[in-house]
Amino acid sequence: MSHTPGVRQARKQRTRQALLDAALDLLEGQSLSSLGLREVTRAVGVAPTAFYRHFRSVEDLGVALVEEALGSLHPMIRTTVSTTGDGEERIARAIELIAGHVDVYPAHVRFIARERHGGVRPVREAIHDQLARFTAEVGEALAKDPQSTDWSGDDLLMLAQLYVDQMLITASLFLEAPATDPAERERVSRIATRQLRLIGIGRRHWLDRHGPAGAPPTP
Amino acid sequence: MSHTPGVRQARKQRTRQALLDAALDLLEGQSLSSLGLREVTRAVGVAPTAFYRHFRSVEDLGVALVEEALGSLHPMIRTTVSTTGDGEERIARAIELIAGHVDVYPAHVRFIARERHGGVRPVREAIHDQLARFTAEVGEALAKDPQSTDWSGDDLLMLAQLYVDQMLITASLFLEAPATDPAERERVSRIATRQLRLIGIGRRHWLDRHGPAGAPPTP
DNA sequence: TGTACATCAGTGAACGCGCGTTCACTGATGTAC
DNA sequence: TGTACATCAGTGAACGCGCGTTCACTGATGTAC
Repeated sequence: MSHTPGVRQARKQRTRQALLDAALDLLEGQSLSSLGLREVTRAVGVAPTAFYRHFRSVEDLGVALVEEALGSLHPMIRTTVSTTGDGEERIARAIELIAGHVDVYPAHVRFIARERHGGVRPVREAIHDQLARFTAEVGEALAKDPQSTDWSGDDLLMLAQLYVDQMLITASLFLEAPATDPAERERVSRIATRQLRLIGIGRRHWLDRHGPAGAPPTP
Repeated sequence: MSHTPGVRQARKQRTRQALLDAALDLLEGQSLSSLGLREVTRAVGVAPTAFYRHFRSVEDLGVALVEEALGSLHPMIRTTVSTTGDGEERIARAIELIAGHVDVYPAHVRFIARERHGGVRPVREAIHDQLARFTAEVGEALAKDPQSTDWSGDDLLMLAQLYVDQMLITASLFLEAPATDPAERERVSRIATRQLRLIGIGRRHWLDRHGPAGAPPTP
């Protein structure tokens, strides 16, 4: 075992991950701006000073959590987008994906929803930047859809933003619906489904009376 | 002056309001869950113990702030709704109302956006309850619109929810756009306008191929 | 393979500080007569 | 109007506690030869 390289580095990674996990756990009941360094190290079982071997501050840990949380959201958004068009089955599949993601990563979803408008600027900005990237990606995906012929880039981006925000709203509604209450889950699903349906209808008729730039209709 | 009744009570009200104002101010840079009682009383210039004459805890003050903040949102929502239908001028007027409200009550808007998913449960619940009330009101207002003939109550509520969420999203985008950057303000306005336009189009065509219950289209 | 030295993740004591809460108090306002 | 007593918003001292950060340290892991 003495000549396995990276034993020390692997241990360090494990402690770092334990700190991130413990923090995410503790954040179920509070905001990042009130999370204490000692609280986190206590939960992990290391000395408070060990924290500084991994992060400069709790704020810094928060930024790392953004990468982790949105890293897990990333594949879901990709799948949801390649699925979300119109058509009932595509909408149903998108809602299922969101509900499933919330079940698997509830703490990540809660963290993003809470800190998106939270009290710690660098974290807010990291989330904002990542969401802007997602929105751009969704816009590109939408551009490939035959339905988007003649749509301007601006209009595609505003639609992408509508979809991304709608996805986050739906995710946080699922988060509030306890896993023990399938009726409430069903209610959230039904509302979200119809909202996506309405947006899809608006999308289908977007160019009916407008030019490609989305100019106002001539009444 | 000795027989003016309620001098004591008026003074008490003034201190209470000063505590609320100071708290709202301090919350620009942090979340409620990290706001300290001493911090608030220091900002007002009273002894820490004076706090207890008005609130049981900071959490309790937070709930009072929800009433105040959504009290100021209430008239705006009413006006926005009675304005929001379709038609370009109605959309433009709604966006102007939102932008104006953010200019007049930035701290209230920030507080609601931040604590809606924040770390203090009773505050989250108070916001949730108030927003549910607003949504119901918007639904009732929509029901009176001739465009809503044959719409089910469920569908009206889901549309109302879409409008309320959209309003909050737009408000928080205006909040992030500094008053010193009219170009950014304009960009936010343009996106929000087109999103409302798209939703309006979806609304207009909602019943085209559905029954009143919003059943899926028969392809 | 064995030895000598370097690295560095995690330790534990110590610090000064601001926190929330308690308590008995003060003195202006309110009330009863 | 004047007097005596009650109310109660705000005070200030005191408390025990957990916080973030510093520092010199330890001992397992890594590296050079």
